[in-house]
Amino acid sequence: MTPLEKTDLLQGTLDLLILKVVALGPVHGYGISQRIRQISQEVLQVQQGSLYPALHRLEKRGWLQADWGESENGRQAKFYRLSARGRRQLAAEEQSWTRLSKAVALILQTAE
Amino acid sequence: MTPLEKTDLLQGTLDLLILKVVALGPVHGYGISQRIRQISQEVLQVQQGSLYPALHRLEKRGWLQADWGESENGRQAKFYRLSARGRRQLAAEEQSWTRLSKAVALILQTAE
DNA sequence: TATTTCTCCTAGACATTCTACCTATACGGC
DNA sequence: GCCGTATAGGTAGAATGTCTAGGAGAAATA
Repeated sequence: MTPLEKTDLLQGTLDLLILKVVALGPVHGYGISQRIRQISQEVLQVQQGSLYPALHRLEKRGWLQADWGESENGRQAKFYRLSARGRRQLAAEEQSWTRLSKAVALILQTAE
Repeated sequence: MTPLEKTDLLQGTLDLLILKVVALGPVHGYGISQRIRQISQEVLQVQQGSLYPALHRLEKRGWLQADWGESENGRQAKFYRLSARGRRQLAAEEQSWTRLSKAVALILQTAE
């Protein structure tokens, strides 16, 4: 599918997307990007150069915890899961997203 | 109202918001920020340090045209209006926003 | 054996928004 | 007449986040 934007994501939503996907259960980084693509029906594509720095960022902030393990295919992979603080952060970001996206919708709904 | 985010806006949506507000009729910069705040019910706050560079950017890209005139209060103000290209750009950005925000909503709707 | 897929990673460029400033004029209250 | 606030324009530099473009190794597939 051809991109409509300069970027494949809305800036600022990547943390939210990652936290939400990880909340569904432990996943490794590569799996996170796949799930985001699948669930969004191929609309959202997280580039690896965005994904891994974001994961490290979230881990450093204490929202994710990581352990090395074995993937479904028997390969080494780093599995992420939500910390308690990450769960709170997710809730806050969900609320924030809802609030902001509703506000944008208000502007877009103004009759011409 | 206290901010929920580090930023008052979703990054990448400012151009869209500006184009949409200008599409309602010629406005000066200061008026644009006020309308965005009002229509969004005080949720979206465009800082002046974001607004004016954005206006110059949009003008440079040929999406807005500006003329000096007199504001409602008899002051000098720069009034912006949409060019034909700006109208096309607005349509594209509206579509893009809808597409991306729906995709994010899909992710957020995944049951826990 | 060659290629593709899976999995991790980094560096540097780029764009956008923010904070923090600056300027000037009109208006209201004192 | 003066002072503060609101209205109107602007810039510089920092902070942030995403992207492009690489690199690496191991496993599966052709």
